[in-house]
Amino acid sequence: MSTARRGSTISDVADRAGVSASTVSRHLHGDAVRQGEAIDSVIKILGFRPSRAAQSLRSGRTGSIALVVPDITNPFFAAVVRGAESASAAEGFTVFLSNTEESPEREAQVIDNVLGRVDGIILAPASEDDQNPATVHRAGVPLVFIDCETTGSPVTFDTILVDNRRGAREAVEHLAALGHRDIAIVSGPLGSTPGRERYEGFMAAMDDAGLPVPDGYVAFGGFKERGGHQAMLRLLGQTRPPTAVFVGNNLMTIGALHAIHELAVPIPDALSVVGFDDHVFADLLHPGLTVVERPMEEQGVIAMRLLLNRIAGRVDAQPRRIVLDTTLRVRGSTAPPSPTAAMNARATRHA
Amino acid sequence: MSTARRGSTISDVADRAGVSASTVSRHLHGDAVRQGEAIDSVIKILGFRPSRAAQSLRSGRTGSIALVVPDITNPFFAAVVRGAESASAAEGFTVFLSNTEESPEREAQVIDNVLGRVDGIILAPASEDDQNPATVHRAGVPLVFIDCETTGSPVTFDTILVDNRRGAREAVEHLAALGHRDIAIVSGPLGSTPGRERYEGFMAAMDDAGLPVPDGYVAFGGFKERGGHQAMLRLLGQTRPPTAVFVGNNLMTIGALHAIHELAVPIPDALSVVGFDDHVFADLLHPGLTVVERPMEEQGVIAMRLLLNRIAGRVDAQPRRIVLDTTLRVRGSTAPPSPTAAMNARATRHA
DNA sequence: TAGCGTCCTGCAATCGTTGTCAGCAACCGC
DNA sequence: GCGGTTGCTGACAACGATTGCAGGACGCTA
Repeated sequence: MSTARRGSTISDVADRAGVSASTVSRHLHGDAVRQGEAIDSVIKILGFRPSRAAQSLRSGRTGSIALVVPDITNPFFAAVVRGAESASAAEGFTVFLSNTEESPEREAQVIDNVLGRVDGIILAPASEDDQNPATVHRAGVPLVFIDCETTGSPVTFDTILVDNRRGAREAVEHLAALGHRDIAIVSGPLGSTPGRERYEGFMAAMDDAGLPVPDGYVAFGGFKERGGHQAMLRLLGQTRPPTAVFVGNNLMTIGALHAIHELAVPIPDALSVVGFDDHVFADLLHPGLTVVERPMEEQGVIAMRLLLNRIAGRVDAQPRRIVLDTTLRVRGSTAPPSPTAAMNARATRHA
Repeated sequence: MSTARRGSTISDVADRAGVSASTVSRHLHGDAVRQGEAIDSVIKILGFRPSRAAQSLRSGRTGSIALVVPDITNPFFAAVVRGAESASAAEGFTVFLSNTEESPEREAQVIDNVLGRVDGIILAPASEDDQNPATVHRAGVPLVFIDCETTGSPVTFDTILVDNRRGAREAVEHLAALGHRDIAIVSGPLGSTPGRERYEGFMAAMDDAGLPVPDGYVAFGGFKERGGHQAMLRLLGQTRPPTAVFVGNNLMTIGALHAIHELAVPIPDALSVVGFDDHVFADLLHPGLTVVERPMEEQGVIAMRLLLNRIAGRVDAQPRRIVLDTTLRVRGSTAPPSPTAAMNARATRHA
């Protein structure tokens, strides 16, 4: 028993058109051929469609790109995908999206599966471990990093990210300027680039502002809604809860808001909130959500361009590292701490 | 000049392990082989990885599934993807996601590109035109519909959807029970199954309730935020604006809420709102959003099961059509019309 | 008419794997 | 000791396309 393929082959077409397979192949690729129309009509009659497998086996090209992201649910990645797709469409490449669920193991599986099916990979790694990128490199497939980097890698790849440290710093400075002194953070995992960098930016800015960060003011969530929810409950459960909080990504912010909602803590009266990444809902909330925003589709576009250049070999060996800027978008969820909250804080501090 | 492949082939491995290529192949597929460990170590040394292209050319299988959706930004589809992925992981299939941007032409491109790279396709069609499904069918690739159907198709496929008409009806009945008589709809395009069915369900329910639907109370958006925004502006621009509105999908609801926000129309005092599809933000809004909700991940799971059964030939030829139920989730965005609004309406009607 | 370039063509050799088939050894039961 | 299993093996022919090469047909110039 053999393959399940129904369709006809290029030689079927050739036979019926009275030419050789080579001629059909060339015609399909746009070369001038005398029997062009005849071939076309036979193709139509037979419903011929070239076997992708055979094509890529022979030519070594596939015409597609894999975009591997940790969480497809995250609107940030959805936007990146849109950008990448639009940038690839022009050159006739198709984008396949794969989800790793933030797990390096799933990422390994996905990459294993994707290698050999695509001409290049855009990867938003789930961790800073460089195992998986190394696999890709060994297979000789061009790779571009997005949003994350890996450490200690012997080779580096083209990378596109944002200035996470500065984004976090801006959030802190904004809150400090409003008069907050008790500022907490809901941080992503330190094993990932955005998690770590935003955490470090937060800490450095707090330090520079002369504000201490007690252990109880640091809570980790897993970049997902649920983690943000739990982290925020922990922060608000403190004997002296913070008057402001910086949340390290959009999904965690949603979870955090749910927690705040449940405990009926008024925003911004009792608590100011700054999220990371803008969201279509951010200004529908009441009050609107202050966020650190960053280019999203643009990252996808740039990543794809870098990758296509690599694939075409149009680029010098030197890998590039592109860092984009963040912007603070102030809405109603941040305000000066209320007098009572401030007094509370002072009292406790002097106790 | 030939292919860019760096890696080694199965015969390289065979040579260095002192066996034949067949033996290596068998070992890779789990058959008992005497030199197993030797082969393994050679594979490791050479970094051998079988060529997917050659494998699928030879075996006619690819081990992957395409999931083709009109809009990856829509959280509904993100959830479907998650469901499908989890259902496929068990059987060792990988899912590729492709975006058609609600355009039948892009859909045709995507399908063209995907055919021959996957063992099966789950398709949420962008329109009810059956051109693209027919292409898939002609190629002999199993296909499962999700969320939509196509009309007039000579063959039917396994299909999984929700009872859109009943969902819309429940929304109308809820609003009518609250006392609303002036109910408008922001509808998706009638060329798509969910757009059409929700529209029809709305109309039928209004008719049954004896409520007229003037032309001005029907506004179409393109299933996207922008369309919902514009449609809602149109509705609210009426001389006698509706006291309640049913919005036919989640992204349009976001746009509609933005419009309502801009015009500073109070919800639910001046306008009750029912959306379609629940959303993580729905209960963070103030007031919370009343929605028609439906199973999401579950649809992905079921679709994938149906497809895998087809692929394995484990199923009778008869295609199945599975219809899931919707549920009305009432939150604060719906309330009885305010006395003034009601009076207004009565006055106008008797004028 | 010979000589040369251009254009188009078919042949045949791949690309890397899998599956069929025959073959060889070892082992079983009688 | 002999036929009949097993258990493993290698040779070889696909799978369906692409592509280097050689060559035929044709037109042009000298």
